Amino acid sequence: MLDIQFIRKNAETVASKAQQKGYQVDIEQLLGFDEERKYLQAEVEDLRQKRNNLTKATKGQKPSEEQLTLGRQLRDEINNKQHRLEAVSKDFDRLLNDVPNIFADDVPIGDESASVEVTSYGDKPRGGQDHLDFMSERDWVDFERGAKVAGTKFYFLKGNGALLEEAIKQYVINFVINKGFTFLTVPHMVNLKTAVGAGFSPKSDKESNEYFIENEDLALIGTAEAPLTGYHANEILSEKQLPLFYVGHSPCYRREAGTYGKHTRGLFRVHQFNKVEMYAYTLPEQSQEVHEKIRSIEEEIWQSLNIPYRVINIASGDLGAPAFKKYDLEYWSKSDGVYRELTSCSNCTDFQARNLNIRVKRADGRLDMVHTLNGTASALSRSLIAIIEHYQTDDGKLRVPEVLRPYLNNQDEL
RNA sequence: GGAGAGAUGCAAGAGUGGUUGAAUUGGCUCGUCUCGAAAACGAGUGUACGUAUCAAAUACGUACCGUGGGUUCAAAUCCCACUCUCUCCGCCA
Repeated sequence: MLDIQFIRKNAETVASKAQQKGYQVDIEQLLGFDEERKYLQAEVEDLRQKRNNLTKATKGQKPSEEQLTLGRQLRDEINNKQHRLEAVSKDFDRLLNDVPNIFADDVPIGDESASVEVTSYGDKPRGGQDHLDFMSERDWVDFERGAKVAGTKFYFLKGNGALLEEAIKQYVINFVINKGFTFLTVPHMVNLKTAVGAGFSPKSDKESNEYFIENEDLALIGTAEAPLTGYHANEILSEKQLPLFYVGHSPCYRREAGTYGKHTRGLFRVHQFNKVEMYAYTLPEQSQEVHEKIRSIEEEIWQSLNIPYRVINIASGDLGAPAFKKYDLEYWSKSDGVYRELTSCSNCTDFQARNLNIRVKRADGRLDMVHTLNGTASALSRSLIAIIEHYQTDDGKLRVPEVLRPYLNNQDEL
């Protein structure tokens, strides 16, 4: 969430940025609730002060009948006002939580089509076999049996398909560790407070991409970003510790309901995939620099695998609620002749941190919200697609990218 | 899943209804002493919101002793539910 004090001072900016993100929020109504809440709170506090004074006056001795009567009167008044305060606070919180993060000045304004290419790498070759055909022919992937045991868009990776995924995973984890990130495995479920705090839709939201566990306060994670955000919840970090760099590996579970019209062939959009995710906690003044660093690590990874790509600066209308700025790295699909999303990195500034109360104590003793950032190192299923499209040989083999060979018994072909 | 014990500030740990935001010890910060350090001594050491006041510093008020509710004129303290931790039993990779 945003800081209410920030909203009070920048109401117009917040309202217009929310609109440009495509969110419907009534800032005026929010500020109205804010005023009412403050007024009621002052009244309640005033009554409590009276009650406390009365209590102090009675000290060790038994209160008089008059004091008891006054006390009862105060109790009832406090309860009464308190209930009204709670009702208003609830409305206030609901609206406040609906306000999305503002976005950076250099974010293009508009819908998806307004996103701007920042840089690109490699040529745009065409041809070769589609990843699903290539993998199915070699029995590297089995969607039919995936459907048999779970449902549509579930799959088994098999033999070299599974081994190749494992190799990419190992390579990428090591790559990121060498950049100074600490490797973590994470809980594959999080409680709703964590899920919502990280910016994932609440259970009540029918559009939610999350799987919820029946009768439990738990959701399957859609990304390791959720547990990595919650990792430092309710903590006060020291200035010296920051920035903190984590890399998590986990399966990602997504309902993907209503994704009609989106590219869903093969492994591109599935209900479960593995992902290596970078995550950073930074001082406020560091986050933009760290965002560029995370983006450059993503670029280095895909350059080292020699996959052609472009990086786009995502337009306002396509940013999620928590994101201040987001880059997507899109690989060039050799078989389809289009760019498709491969990784994504976002600077969420203090939006997630405020939800989960993650602060830093500065050298002068003041407290600030930290900034949080996330970036995909490798979504394994999509990484498989990119590599299979670009490393097919004319005689129907898969040439193993050089950097992956140490993780595949030094084979040069599969 | 069953039985029991517990959750208090940075940490350990006291506190079983009323000057308790909270004893004590340790840690940490600052100061005195010292050529310097140690020791000793002295002082300080939470967060949120609101008001004074536009901001900071400060002062005052309110809230916070796992979470949520309840009893009471008054709750860290009594009652209920939940969460988590530990021990034992069962089950289990």
